[in-house]
Amino acid sequence: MQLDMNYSKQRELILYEIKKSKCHPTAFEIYNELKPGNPALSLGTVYRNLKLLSTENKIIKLATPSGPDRFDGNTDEHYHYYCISCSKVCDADDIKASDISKIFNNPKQKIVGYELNILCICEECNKNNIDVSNYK
Amino acid sequence: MQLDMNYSKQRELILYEIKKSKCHPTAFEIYNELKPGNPALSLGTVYRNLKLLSTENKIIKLATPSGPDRFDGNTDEHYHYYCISCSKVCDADDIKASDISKIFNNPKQKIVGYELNILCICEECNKNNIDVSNYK
DNA sequence: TACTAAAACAGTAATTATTACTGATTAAAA
DNA sequence: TTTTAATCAGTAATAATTACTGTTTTAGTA
Repeated sequence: MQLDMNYSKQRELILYEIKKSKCHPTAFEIYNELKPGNPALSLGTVYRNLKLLSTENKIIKLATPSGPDRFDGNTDEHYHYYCISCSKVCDADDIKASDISKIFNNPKQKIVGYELNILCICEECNKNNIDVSNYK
Repeated sequence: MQLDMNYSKQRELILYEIKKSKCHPTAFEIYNELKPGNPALSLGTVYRNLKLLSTENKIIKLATPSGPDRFDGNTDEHYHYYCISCSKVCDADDIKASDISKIFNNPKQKIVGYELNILCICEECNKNNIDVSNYK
């Protein structure tokens, strides 16, 4: 895997782990996933690299309604379903950036992208008949 | 102002402050605003009431790409401009919820709302010719 | 390949944001 | 009123993240 930035074993491992994952992991989840195979790995290294990798646009840091930051290895602009019951984050592959941008008419600001979280009750939580009267 | 929930002087003050504000303040900003006129007010009280008020849908907690949680006294569904340079949050009064919902075709999830942050360079930062090559 | 400088590392300390706890006060209900 | 429940201020604790330090690794160069 090309880094296009200074190389380190840890950086490569972390990037690979995020790219592989489909569940938008937190820093701590990435650390826990890699630690068994890399006992010397430190949590600070994970945080430092996540910050560097997202500054370099190799990964995306996601804003979610609650909980710690999450990271996404898919840097194509795309959006997310966020379950307000279990906090699970899923890709919204059915919406395109062009769908979003066409609803705008020349704002004064210079737009660089969109972050869209579609708040939902996921299929699983819906099956379990979660009471969400206090959420919405 | 009607609370529709247990009353306390502090709760009323905090709700009023958020409703009045247009800049989506953080807990600490609200605390600093109210403290001079209410020297006994405690930061924990601000946090506790913000949580209660948003659970009761009297205010909205905003997910922003970085920094502490922000709060919005406008509970009508609406969206936000987020300046990636100065982190300022502004209302996007030019987009309606119906504009967003019409781009979907029957997802499996039960949708309860949308959170849209329009990442931008705000007018002011744009004037100042901020270098954003590292953001996007 | 060896030498040097810069970058990154692990481990730990510090900081920031938020929540929980405790005994005193205030609001609501009987 | 009296009693009960909720809220408060103040403080302690926790969670998430960043900064610091001395050591190791990487990158550039001779």
